[in-house]
Amino acid sequence: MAKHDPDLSRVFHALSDPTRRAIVAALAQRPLPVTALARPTGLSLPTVLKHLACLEEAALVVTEKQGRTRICRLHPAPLAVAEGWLGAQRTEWEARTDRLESYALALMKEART
Amino acid sequence: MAKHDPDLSRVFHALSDPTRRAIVAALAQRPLPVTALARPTGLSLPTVLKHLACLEEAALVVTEKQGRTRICRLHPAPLAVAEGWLGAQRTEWEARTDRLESYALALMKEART
DNA sequence: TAAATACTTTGCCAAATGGCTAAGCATGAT
DNA sequence: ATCATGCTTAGCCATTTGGCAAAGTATTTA
Repeated sequence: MAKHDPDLSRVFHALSDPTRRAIVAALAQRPLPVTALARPTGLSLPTVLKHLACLEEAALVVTEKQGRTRICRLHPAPLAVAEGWLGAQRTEWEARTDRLESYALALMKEART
Repeated sequence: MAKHDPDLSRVFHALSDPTRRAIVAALAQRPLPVTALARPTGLSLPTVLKHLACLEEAALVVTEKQGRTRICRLHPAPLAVAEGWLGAQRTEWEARTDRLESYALALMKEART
């Protein structure tokens, strides 16, 4: 039952923090260097770097050093994976409610005879 | 920028643990009492109850006491909210790559004249 | 009424998380 | 060569997390 899926765990964990979600949202618009990401958060640079490391471990962000600045880009594939998992659960749930509904309809039809 | 969205934080955090995802997946099939959820995890009951509390705080699960057993059901709305957030980020990212592509195409066309 | 079942509460623990400051290193500008 | 910029590393701290065992409460069931 409990298939340990380290990827999903890392992605969901990365997205569970508002600072990291803000970083993802910013990088969805355009690549940015670390300092530009840090400024609007009001957090210290080392703190933001830790958040970035967390996002990189989840493969949500890739970075590349250019001279003395590090450019960060969004890597959207894990977003799609997470989205797929969520959709699958919703689909399962909806399939069950559909089965319940048709069962209820069948009962009503039978009661009418 | 960093709109602290406690709902999303709680939902993503709840889903960041494999045990809790397994619980969600099980409840997507059908409602279950606590012990039935605990059995396949191999974890102690108090531990599973803590996971359930976490899922309830995220509004992913609702429970109802029937006699001495507590029935747990999936509440799929937060799944849809999380899915929506993920989709929005992907959409933003795709919009940007589309803009880049048409810009590149325009450059190529101009170069040809 | 007594025993089994199904949680529930309490208290404990090690490890991870999210934050900081201070000090270091590498590169671009003067 | 010097200085400012932009990251990096190292260490510290309080809180949270995920796990457990033990003991309690509330409902069946016998």
